[in-house]
Formats: sequence, C-alpha cells, structure tokens
Amino acid sequence: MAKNSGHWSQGLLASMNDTNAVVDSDDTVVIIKDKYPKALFHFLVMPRQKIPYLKSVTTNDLALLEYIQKKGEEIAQRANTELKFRFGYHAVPSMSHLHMHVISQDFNSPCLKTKKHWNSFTTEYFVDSKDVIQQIKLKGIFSPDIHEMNELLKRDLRCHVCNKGFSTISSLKAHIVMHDVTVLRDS
DNA sequence: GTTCTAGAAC
DNA sequence: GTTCTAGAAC
Repeated sequence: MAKNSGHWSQGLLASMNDTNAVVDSDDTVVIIKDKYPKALFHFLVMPRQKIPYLKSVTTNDLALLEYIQKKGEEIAQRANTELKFRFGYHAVPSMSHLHMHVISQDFNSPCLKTKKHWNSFTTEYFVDSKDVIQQIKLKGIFSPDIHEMNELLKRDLRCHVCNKGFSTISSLKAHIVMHDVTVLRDS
C-alpha cells in the first residue's frame, strides 16, 4: 500500500468511489454528499482529474473551475430551490483533492460542532468560487495568506445573517434557526 | 477531516 | 455538577 493512502486526509478519494456518497457524476466531475454535513444540504464537487490542492490550480484549469461551479449550482437547484446556497472553497483545506463546497445557508446540522467549523464557512476563510476564479484570472494562482486565514478560524462567533456575537456554539446555533435563509423572490 | 477527553467556564 | 472548548492523536 502506498504511503499515506490510508491517511484521513485522503478520504475524499475513497468517497468518490462510494456509491452511497456519490449523487452525480460525469466524465469531468464527481459530486458527493459531505460525510459530515454542516447544513441541511452540503455537497462536494470534485474533478476526476487529480488536483491535490487549490494552490496547484493554474490558468490552464479555469475552464474546469467554471464547470465545477456550474455543476454545483445545478445540484443545489436540484436539491432545494428555497434555501440560499454558497459555492466555494476553504482557503486552507484539511482534506486533500480539490473540492468545492455547495452548502445551504441554514447551517442546521448536528455535525456543526466547533468554532472552527463555523468560522470556516462564515468568514473570509470560505472563498466564493467566483472569487477564486477571479483571483486566478488576475494573478495566475490562488495564494491566500495561510497565517491570516488560520487566525480567522479563532475569531469570535458571529451570526452570518445579523452579525450578532455569541460566546458559545450552542447559543449561536439556537439563534440561527430563527433566521429566514430562504431565497428572496420578486412576486 | 473526526474522536476523545481534561480541565476551563459556567 | 454540568456544559463546553481546545489540543493530541506515533
């Protein structure tokens, strides 16, 4: 067995072949349900092409990134047309293999347990796909300040809708269920 | 990424 | 006494 192939950080490669996890796939991408969803709907869109990290993406991959975003928007629309979604990447992911998060903005999930979880989806640590694409177009590479990003994970808890501060995850979670996070529509 | 758990916070 | 967070995991 190859060194590190069974390491936890390689788990997404296994999930790509797990028929219980995969919700959609084609020649270019595989979409899975996040194993520990942090909201009612939480998917990962991954290229079949082996791209270990976001920082290894170049201008040659822009079409692929656009396609990943498009497929993410499709799966969100198919899953739930009422809730708001975001499509983006963690600035410093823990899991290897490029993956874009598709996550509904309710954050209503028992798997969301820690300050790190919360801040990774609600601070600038979560970078919208369109901003990643824009940055690669401008600079040729996505290169976040790692130290600055890791500091964001320690930031005090704040509601992502009204910005109210909380001292514990429990009180924050009790608060956010009261917000309407459905898409606003013209009548 | 999660699990476990010691000790801080309440 | 219970809730909660934060750091080790060989």
